[in-house]
Amino acid sequence: MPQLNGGGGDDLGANDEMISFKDEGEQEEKISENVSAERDLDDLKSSLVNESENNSSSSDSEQAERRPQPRPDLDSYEKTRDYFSEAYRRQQDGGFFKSPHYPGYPFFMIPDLTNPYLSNGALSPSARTYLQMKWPLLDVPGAAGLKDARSPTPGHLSNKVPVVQHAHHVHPLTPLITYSNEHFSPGTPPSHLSPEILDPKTGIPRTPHPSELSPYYPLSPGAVGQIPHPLGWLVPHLVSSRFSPHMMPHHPHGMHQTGIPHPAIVSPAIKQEPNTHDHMSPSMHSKSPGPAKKEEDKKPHIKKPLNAFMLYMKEMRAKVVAECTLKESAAINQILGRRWHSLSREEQAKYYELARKERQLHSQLYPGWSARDNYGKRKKRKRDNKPDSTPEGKGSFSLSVLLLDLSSLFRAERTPSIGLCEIVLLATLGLPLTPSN
DNA sequence: GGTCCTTTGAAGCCT
DNA sequence: AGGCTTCAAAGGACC
Repeated sequence: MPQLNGGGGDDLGANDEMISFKDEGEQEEKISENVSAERDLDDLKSSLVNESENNSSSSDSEQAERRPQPRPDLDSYEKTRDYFSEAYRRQQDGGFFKSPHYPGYPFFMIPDLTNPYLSNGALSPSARTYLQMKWPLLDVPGAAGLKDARSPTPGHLSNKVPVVQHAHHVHPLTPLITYSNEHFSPGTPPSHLSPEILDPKTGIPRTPHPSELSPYYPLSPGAVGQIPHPLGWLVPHLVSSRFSPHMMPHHPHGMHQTGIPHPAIVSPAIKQEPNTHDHMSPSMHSKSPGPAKKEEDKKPHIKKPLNAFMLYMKEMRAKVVAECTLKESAAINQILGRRWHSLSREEQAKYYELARKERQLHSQLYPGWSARDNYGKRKKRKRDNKPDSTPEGKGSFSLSVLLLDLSSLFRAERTPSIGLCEIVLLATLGLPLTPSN
């Protein structure tokens, strides 16, 4: 794993984060050579942002309806994570990130995308350009030769380019530090999360030393017990942080010492007899192969902590699903993947920070756990077969995702009432897709 | 019922 | 050290 700091703290993804940002920035610079086009870009962005904000707020309320209210007996890691994310999101909505970027469309050189169809129902040239650039495998008539204008780069490839950090910008995670004021009594931000803790080399927040961490988690006495703190199941543990986590007794089968089953533990073995010794590290188990295997089978499955993108997906999936009628996760994930890349540095930083905390908590709860513990738990997946790159297969799948994108785009611009179903229906019938529809 | 699909990131494994 | 693989979430599709 890449370590920026060399010693002590884990930077936890900051490196990749920087690299990704650089790549995005460079590409946008190339796009923005033309000043007037830049102006158009800004106009389009701002309009999209406004609409996006509106959509976000509405879908937020919808989400709030769907989302079960946090309860004191919160007993699942999933809920904990959701709540954690929600606290961050609310903090964001309430303050620092006043202008969330429109989350999805890096290709802004489309002056008339608000109506990509001509009067006869055919795609306008710029819309064709857009489609061809975004979906090279799609057969978009009239778009030949335009592909190289800017082709989307897979994220894992874009991460190879180094980046220069802004050294003097406000700590991007500042609004996240105190979670939500709705839930926590206001106070001085913990020192370990203040800007001074930025990595001097990279300007990226570094992982605080455990000794720096402890003041952060204990809540105000009044807050604890009243609200389901996202880390509520952890608080007693951390309050007694003068003791090493290693010294704390282990609680079998995901049952945290608070009596709350820990969410990261998912196992059918949970109903089996308690495993009184350390359930994390295989190296600590019996040396005899037979019983060791049995022991391993009994071990509760401790899941990996979620990374930044996974946290982002968890939070945004509902929104995307609400925007589009499709529920197919593969398609949704494609959209979320592109939106992830179009997020601003600050917005991504939120999730990197969330993920960093997740890993911190996870490592504190399961000091002996290693990702290798979960290796081989799933059936091996075949990675070699990629014959799906045929124009038909890939194109048809991409088309559905494209439609989702267009659906969002139309909503954001001129046709808030039109949805994916309508677009699909119109496309199927060969009818022109106009705001009047 | 199990696996695949699809995404990104973290971490382990292998050369 | 660098590249490759696995797993994390999600839910429909498929066998």
